[in-house]
Amino acid sequence: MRTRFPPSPTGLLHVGGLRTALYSYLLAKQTKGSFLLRIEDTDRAREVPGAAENIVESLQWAGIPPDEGVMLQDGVIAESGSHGPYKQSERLELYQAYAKQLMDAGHAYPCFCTTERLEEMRKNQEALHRAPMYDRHCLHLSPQEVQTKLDAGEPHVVRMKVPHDRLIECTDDIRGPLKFQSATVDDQVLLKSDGWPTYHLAHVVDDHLMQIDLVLRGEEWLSSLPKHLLLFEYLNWPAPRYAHVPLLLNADKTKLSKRQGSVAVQEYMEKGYLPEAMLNFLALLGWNPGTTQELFSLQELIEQFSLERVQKAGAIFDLTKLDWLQGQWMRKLTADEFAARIRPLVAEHFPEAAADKEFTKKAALIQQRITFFKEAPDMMGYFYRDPTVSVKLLASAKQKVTKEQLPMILETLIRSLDAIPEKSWNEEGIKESVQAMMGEANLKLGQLLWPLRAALTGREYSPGAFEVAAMLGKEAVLKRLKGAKNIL
RNA sequence: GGCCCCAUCGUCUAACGGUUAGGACGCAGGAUUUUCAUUCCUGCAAUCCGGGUUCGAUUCCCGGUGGGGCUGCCA
Repeated sequence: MRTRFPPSPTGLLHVGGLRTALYSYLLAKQTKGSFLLRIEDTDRAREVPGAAENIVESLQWAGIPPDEGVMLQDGVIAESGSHGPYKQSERLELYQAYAKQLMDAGHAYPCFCTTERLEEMRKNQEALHRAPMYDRHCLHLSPQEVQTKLDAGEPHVVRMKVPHDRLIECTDDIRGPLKFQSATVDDQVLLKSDGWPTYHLAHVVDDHLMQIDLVLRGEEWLSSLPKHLLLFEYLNWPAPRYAHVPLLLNADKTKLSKRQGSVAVQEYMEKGYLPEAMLNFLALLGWNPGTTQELFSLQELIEQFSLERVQKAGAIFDLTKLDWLQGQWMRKLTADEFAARIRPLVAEHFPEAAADKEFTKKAALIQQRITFFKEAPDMMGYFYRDPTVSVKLLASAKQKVTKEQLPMILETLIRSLDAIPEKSWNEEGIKESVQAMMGEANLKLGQLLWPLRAALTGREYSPGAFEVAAMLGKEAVLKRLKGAKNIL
């Protein structure tokens, strides 16, 4: 199956767009077909420089690059495929030729109405509580009048002629059977006065010529569907299958907008979300597998996705589950992968991390505590620098460690740990030593471990005292304990 | 206003007419634990309303209500 994602380059790729692209990608892949990226740059006024690049890069980041169309080649944006060009601005002659064909067949007509007249007309229609629709003023022009205006070079658009007595039917792959009375469909502009096509014409021409089997797009296009169906009919082309996915919503259930949070894929990229988490999250917003599985790799999505299980109702874009998925995917990384990802970041702050043979082991200690890679340097600082500790941190009401007990506790720790032979300096050996201390000094485990861990890490939260102490080595541990004792 | 779409816990959702309406996130409590996190357990929490069809409606039909989308020479 050939599917496509056709964004217009008017801004950064939107998360809703990414979800639509993902669904299209999954369908293409599960049928061993192709996923195309076409750039719909027919609105020159709204085009944003760099937007096409951002779209391509965002898809690349997400791990769902196109097989055909506009794509990145050696890091540069390019086009590839045998159905091109893939930017609509490079296909203008095509649209103009088909517009002419439609006019010749009587399915479209030139319209010379000015914007002012159209505005006036709509105002009147609204005042009469009628649906604003083109009144066909120019359809009733005589051939001579039309020719005269054309010869005079009068600016005009091309409108499609919609019959008023048709029932247009279609079965949407998500929504099921749909019906529209053609009388309520406007004579849509197909070609603007500058000769560029509108979405409607371009969609029909391109998706036919590019041999697209399934048009997957947002629900906002549902009301334009009859226009597209009619165009396919006029052009004598088989219509593709259609599937209109429900919208992503703000918390107040309006169409997702950037007023209420981040909607650009790039923002999530920059915040440090894993593409795996983002894809997993987006897939589950509107689709469910019919099982209780929650974690899906891209491969699993390809295997299990189906339009039948896509929701009809819009879904509120609520990030709380994304954060949970982020944690899940962080923890699914192998220790080596995880270490490799954070090592450069940590090395920026602590250059010795770059060549640290123990780095992977240290990284493993924070993996189940981290949410974003960028937190790593902060979480690992005490492995490379002596921490600053305070009496306030060393004492703990919860662990029943008072300020007054601190000198005795630290003294005990120093004396006992110092007695551990170098070859027994590991988690187990340290644990045994601390347990022995409990009995001798009549202290609870927490009363020893809290000050130990605090002195070693300088932090309220961290991996466990045994792990950290073993990792740091005897010398560093004793040095830090003595340092802590000195500030009392 | 017109046309179209939609409606289950706070959120994402499951339940081919028969279930104590299930799961996940979040929240609350608990277990494990030296802290935090992880993991595990428990709890709170929903079928928009009204008719109809049926022995029986979350489910099918109709109406209402509510929400949304479109209504551009934007996409």
